[in-house]
Amino acid sequence: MARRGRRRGETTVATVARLAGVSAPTVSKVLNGHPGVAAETRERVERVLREQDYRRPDAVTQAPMLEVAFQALESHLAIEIMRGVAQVAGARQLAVGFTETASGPGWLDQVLRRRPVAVIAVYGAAMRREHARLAASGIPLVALDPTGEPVHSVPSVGAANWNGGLTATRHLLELGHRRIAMIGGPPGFLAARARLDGFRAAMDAAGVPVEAQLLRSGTLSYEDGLRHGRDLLALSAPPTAVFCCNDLLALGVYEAARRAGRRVPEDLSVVGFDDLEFARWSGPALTTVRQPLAEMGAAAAELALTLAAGDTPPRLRIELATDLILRSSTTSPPVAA
Amino acid sequence: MARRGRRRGETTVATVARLAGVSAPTVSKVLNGHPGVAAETRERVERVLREQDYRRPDAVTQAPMLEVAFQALESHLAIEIMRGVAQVAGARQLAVGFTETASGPGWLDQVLRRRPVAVIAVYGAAMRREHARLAASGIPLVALDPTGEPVHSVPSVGAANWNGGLTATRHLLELGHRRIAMIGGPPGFLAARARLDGFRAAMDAAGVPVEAQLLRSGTLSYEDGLRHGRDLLALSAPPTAVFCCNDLLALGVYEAARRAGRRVPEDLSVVGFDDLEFARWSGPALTTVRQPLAEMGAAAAELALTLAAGDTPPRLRIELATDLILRSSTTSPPVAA
DNA sequence: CTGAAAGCGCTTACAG
DNA sequence: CTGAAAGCGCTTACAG
Repeated sequence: MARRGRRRGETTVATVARLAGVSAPTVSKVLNGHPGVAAETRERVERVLREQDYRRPDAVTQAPMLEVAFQALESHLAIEIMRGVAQVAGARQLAVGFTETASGPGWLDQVLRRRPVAVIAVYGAAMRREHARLAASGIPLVALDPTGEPVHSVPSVGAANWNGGLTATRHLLELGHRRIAMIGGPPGFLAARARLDGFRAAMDAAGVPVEAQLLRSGTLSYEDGLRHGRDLLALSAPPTAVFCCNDLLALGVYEAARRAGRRVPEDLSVVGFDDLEFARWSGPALTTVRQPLAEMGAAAAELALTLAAGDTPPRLRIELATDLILRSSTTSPPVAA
Repeated sequence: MARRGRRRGETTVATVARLAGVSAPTVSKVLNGHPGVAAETRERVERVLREQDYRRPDAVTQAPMLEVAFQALESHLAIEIMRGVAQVAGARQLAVGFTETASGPGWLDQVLRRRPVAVIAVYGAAMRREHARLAASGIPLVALDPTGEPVHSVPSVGAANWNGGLTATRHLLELGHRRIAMIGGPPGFLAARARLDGFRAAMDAAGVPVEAQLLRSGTLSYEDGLRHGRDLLALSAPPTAVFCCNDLLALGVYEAARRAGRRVPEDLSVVGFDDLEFARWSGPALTTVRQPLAEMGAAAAELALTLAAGDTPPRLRIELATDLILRSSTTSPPVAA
């Protein structure tokens, strides 16, 4: 009988080898991502493995899992993304595991040992090399990049950042603002760049010039929001509105306004980006561009599972819409301006 | 070579057989609980298995994991707790999996199939029955109960809620407040009850009577903070300070004060509980009782792993200290009061 | 790149 | 109750 609890009729390496017209060792190599198998042969074997729904004998007891890799858990976005992933995974009886990639270079070895059906990397956490190693093990990788850095050839999920920047800025323009500042993110983050470009596009379309001194950038933190907010309000001709690249920056600007004795929104309108939960609890409630993080997590999970099942998804890049959420931090500019 | 990734020096059935002075098939029977082995032989084999720390080959490939069960991921506490758990788990090369128990009664079956080394249940998520099933599978359970409901006989980690309530209230009394309101949590949550008792103890010790109309309770939500805050401020003799059972309630009180045209802290001092990240980003920055959630997660993980290793922990209930974090939402009461 | 041969760890069926 | 023998599923080392 079988070595372990292999059940009646389950596919073995020998069966797969016979059906694929190769030997058992070749199947073994494909299974373990070892080199020395012709691409064509590998494909044929992989197809049979899928068709026969081959499982390793030890995989029978191990519940299938989906792995989510975060760069660091400090992210305020993490919990909402996890919620979306957990929802899709739960519906399919799938466990969810997670890893911090910042914990060291060994994270991938651990993930590989766990043999997840797929890996979702948040924040461009997984780079080219990781992708290659996962691919070698037949584990699909999906990038979820709320802060950008899409890696080509890796399926990914993101948000409509450019549109969000455009919509937020149009909203301020429609309220009558002309002196609009933007606090952007680090230049390396493509998503931040897209939001900035959306801002510029709206300003250009309205024929409103962008003053260099009203354009700032830094890390996406409360502290930088406070710093830039203070500097902007200290200008001889301060802005009447600020569009911030994320909600944390916006809260920093709130504090800068408070310290400078300016009221939000009467003296200064503020728009954020993300719509984290605390945005609606801030005082005043923050008008912001909602990034549907839970939906993004769910979409990434769906995409990952489609790939894990060996199916070809309709598209390899999914971009979800952003929405402007109107709350109480924006109004028309003071008449004096 | 080895069938799978068995590493050099790892104990095999053959080694155990030799050391126990029996044959491999006998060891196999012991491992799988099959009949037909003399009690004495079985014991000898089991001792060697333990001494040699024998692992099945598939247990080697399956990375050991620690499971965290949340009632729901909506919790703002979740991410900080996870961070603490992940830190301890990461240091020991352990994977972390997580489940939402609110997703349905089947969550335990899934967890059992995954065979975690231990389960940490947050929020009293795991009840008596779950505990019994886990115990039957030899999987230790640790309860992490920031909102209370400790289940006796289940090892648990919590925070010094009573002390936190006492310290927060003393702080307000020392500032000169006498008309101090408290917005408590649901009566079922023992942690909320402990905070309320700490409040009462401080008031009693100071000889300050607690007015019934200044004592409120509800869900631990922004909305209830707003509602109770509005009602309190509408009293003919409103309080000069409010101690809130969590940070969300405090933010609701902020909004109520804003709407009533009262300033925090000049007209109304506010103290929260939890010290979630956004507490320091709120306007004004919130004075609150810090619950060390990451440390609680870490302590729960340590406790769980100690139990998983078969060791007896020094104590089965760990209570971590709370700290009053002074920020900008409290000051002396207005002179008129 | 491929597979026949050897071998590993474990289990089963069965003889004693 | 015990273990020699056979066998299973998989992997490795190596010859072609």
